[in-house]
Amino acid sequence: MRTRVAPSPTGAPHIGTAYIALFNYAFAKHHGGQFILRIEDTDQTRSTAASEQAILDALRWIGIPWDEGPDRGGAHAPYRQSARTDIYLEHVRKLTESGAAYPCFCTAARLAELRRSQAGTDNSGYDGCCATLDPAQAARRAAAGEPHVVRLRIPTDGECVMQDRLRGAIRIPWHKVDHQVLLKSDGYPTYHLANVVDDHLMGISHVIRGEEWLSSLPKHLLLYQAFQWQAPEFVHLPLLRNPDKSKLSKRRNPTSILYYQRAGFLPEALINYLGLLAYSFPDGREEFTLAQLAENFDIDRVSLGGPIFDLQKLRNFNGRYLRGLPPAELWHRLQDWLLRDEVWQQIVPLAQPRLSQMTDLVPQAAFLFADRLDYAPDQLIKTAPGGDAAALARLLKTAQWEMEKLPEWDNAAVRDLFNRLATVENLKLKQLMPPFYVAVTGAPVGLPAFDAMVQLGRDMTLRRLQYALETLETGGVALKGRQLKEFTAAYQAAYGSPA
RNA sequence: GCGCCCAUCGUCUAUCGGUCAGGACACCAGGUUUUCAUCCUGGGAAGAGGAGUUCGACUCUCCUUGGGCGUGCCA
Repeated sequence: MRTRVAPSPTGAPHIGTAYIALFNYAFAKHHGGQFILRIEDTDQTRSTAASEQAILDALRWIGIPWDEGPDRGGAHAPYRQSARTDIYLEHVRKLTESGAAYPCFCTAARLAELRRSQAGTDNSGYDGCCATLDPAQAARRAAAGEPHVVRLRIPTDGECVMQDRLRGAIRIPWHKVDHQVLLKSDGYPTYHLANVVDDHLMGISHVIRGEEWLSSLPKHLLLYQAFQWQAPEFVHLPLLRNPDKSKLSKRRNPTSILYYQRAGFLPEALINYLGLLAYSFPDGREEFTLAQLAENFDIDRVSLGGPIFDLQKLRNFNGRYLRGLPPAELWHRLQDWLLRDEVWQQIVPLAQPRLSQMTDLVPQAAFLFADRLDYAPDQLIKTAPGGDAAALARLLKTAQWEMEKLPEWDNAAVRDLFNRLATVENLKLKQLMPPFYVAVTGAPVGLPAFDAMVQLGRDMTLRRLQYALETLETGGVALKGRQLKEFTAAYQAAYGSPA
């Protein structure tokens, strides 16, 4: 048995990645198999090396080990898709030669127009315009360098019958399946192609992934068939949800593993809690280790209802683990977290100019060791530039989006960000910063703002801005629904798309 | 709009045709504790609705409703 987790290195390491990894690991290890980590960086515009590193670090921190991966190699290396383009090209060639796939020369403009014309109708997806091109002629155009993609040819009628381990047989009419792009015009494969090729080549026996992939399964099955490969078994796990039941997103919840690390959660508590969502032991046991989960794991006991990620219960479990530690061990954990020399060596120089007694140090630095800060809505609102609380909410949102886009998180980057923000918003830095200062430190005065954010780290800073937005909501200032939608458009016009 | 998936306390879940529908988080009450927290005890709290199958349905089937995902040269 071989399973894998295949995260895309775009943005912060997602808690959902850990959740999927956990079940893949538990299943593989229960059966004495291997668990593989593969990086799916086929989106050249969004993938970053920093994000890949963060994913590896986060998975390592949470304690789910992989047998093969980009950092340690393995019999099926490389484990980074951007290093496997030759393999995909070769496979795409086979598909076009057999007619299972075809070149498509449609422009982005035509596709956009097509989508517009389909709005509100029963139809969606590519209209098959290039599917009927003469293969020889199309091949000549492609060879001549005409920009094109390669699409998967879908049967025109009948239905696809697929098997999901947890749901049984699922039927989807073929005419509802899109002629998926397999090879982009930049020469990189899409997820669908790379994923199938790699899963086969890497000997993956069970594909355990999020439910969001269920509707693409027909395409994947068709690819296995076109290559004449034995398809693996598929297991679609329920998606983690926000309290409002929508797919877990950073809009309403912290989704970065780095946030949980910084906020003082223990990896074993996080794993335990994640395992509790969608899985239950036959004996009703709720506290368990990764090894115990793997030992007892029975994939057929996975439940299908989309579980709401409940921070309250996570906190409760984290508390149990924390309180159960021998004091000496707890002290080690606290040191691993933030109570170590190198952290204080950064903080002390920042606090020094503001000291009159040594007792001033810890209170001034306390915000660095907290999660949610306690301040009243008014404390924040009174710092709003021009006294406009609604505008302040938009400012906080803008800052969040801009922070997410930052390639580096250091003093210069943060300073540049706020200077840019001040310029675009036509504010003096002095007017702009006070509310951010309250949001980040919970007080109107203290350590320098940019240093405070750098010390706090990006994920916790982002979280603090979120808390500020929530505080504004309790103060009657909400940025959501239609207003948020309109503001998002305005933001994009002024700053470009969010990350 | 269309396709697919899902449906037990507020939340996470147990139950695989016969249970007073169990546990955990949260909440409420009481107790232990110099405070607080911990801890202990107790309490309220659920099978979305409607048909069917069956001696008997939370459990099987169908419909309705609700929720989710998908509908990208993103994964």
